[in-house]
Amino acid sequence: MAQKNLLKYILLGLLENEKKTGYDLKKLFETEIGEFWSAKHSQIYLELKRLEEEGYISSETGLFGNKLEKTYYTITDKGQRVLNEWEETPTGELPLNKDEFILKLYFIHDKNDERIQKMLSEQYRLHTSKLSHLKKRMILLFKDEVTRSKNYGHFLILDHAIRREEEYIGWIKQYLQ
Amino acid sequence: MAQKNLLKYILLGLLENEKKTGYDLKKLFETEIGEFWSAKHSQIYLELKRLEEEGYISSETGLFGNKLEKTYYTITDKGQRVLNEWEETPTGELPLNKDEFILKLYFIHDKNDERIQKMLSEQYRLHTSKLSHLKKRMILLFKDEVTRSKNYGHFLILDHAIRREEEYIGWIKQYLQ
DNA sequence: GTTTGCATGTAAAATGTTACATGATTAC
DNA sequence: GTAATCATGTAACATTTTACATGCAAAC
Repeated sequence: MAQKNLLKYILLGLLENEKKTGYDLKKLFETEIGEFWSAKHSQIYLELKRLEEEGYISSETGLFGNKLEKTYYTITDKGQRVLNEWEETPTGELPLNKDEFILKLYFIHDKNDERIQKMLSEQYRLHTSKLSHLKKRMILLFKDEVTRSKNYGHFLILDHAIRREEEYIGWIKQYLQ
Repeated sequence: MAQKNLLKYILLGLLENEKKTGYDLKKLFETEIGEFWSAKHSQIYLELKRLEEEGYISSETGLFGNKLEKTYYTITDKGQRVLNEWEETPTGELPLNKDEFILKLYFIHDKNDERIQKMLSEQYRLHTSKLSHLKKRMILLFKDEVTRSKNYGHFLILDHAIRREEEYIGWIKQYLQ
C-alpha cells in the first residue's frame, strides 16, 4: 500500500498530547497500535525526520545518563492543523483486507479437498488465541466506565476487534467438521 | 506490505486451469479477486514477465484480428509445484487489517466528540452498500448446491465476507444514535 | 468518426521490509 | 561481566501506485 502515508498522521496523533522519542513511538507499534497498524523503526525514524523538515513537529535533544542521547518530538501548530484536517476528512473508501488464508481458500475448488479442514482448524487456533488476547486487553484497559470515557475511540475499536474475532470463529465453526 | 509477493501465487493460481492474457488477469482484479486483493496492470505485466523468466509460466503470442497481439500465459510444471507448495504451507500469522477509519477513531478520546457519530454514520452507509453488493454476488454466483460445489473455496470466502459485513453493521448500530 | 474497451508496456516515485551498524544503560 | 533493552540511524531491496505512452477493435 504505497500512497496515502497514514504513518504521518499516526505519528502526529501520538505526539498530540505528549512529547515522545522515536523509540517510544516504535514501542507503541509493538503493543497498542500494533493491533491495527504496523511500522518498523527504520520507517519511523525516517518519517520523523521528514515531518520535522516540513515543520509538522519539532525536536529537542536531551541527555540521558552520561552519553546517551534522546530526541524528543513535539507536534507544532502546523502539525496539529494537518492532523485535525485529516481527522475531519471523511475516509470515503472501505479498506481491502488482504488475508493470505482467504486467498488460498479461493483457489480450492473441490468441496471435499482435505486441505480445507486443515486450513480451517489452523485458523480456528489462531483466531481463538487472538480473541483471548483481545479480551485480556479489554479487561486490562477498560474495566470501568471511567477508563472507557477517557479513551473512548480506543475502547470502541477494541470492542469491534473482539466482535470481529467472535464472528470469524463462528464462521469457522460452521464449516469445521 | 512489501515482502511476501503473494501476487505471484495469485497469478499462478489464476493460470492453473486455463491460459490467460495479462489483460484477462487485470480484469479479474477488477471484479472477482478485487473483493480481497488488488493489483494494477503495471504490476501484473511486470510480474508475468518475471514469472516467465523464472520458468513458472510460459507464453504464446497470438494474433487477434489484423495486428493486435495477445500474449497468453500458461502455468508450467515447475510453476504448478510452486503453487501447490504454497497452498500446502500453513499461513501461520494473522493479517493486519489496516483500516483508516479505525485509525481515526483511535485518536478520538472524548466520548461525546461529535465526530464519532459522523464517522459511524458514514461507515454505516459504506458497509450496508458493501453488504448489499456481496449478497447480490452470492445469488449471482452460488444460487444452488451445484455451483457451490464447483468453487467451494470461493463460496466460503464470499459467505465469510457477508457475515463480516453483517457483524460490522451490527457493531456500528450499537453505538449509532 | 468518436467514444469505449482491448491490449501491453515503461518510468518515476512512494512506501515498506530486511539487513547492516553502532553504542549506552540496566538488570541479573 | 554479560545479556537484554534502550536508542538511533543508514543501505539495499521489494512492493505498490501513479503517471506516461501507444495503438487496435468494436459499438454507436
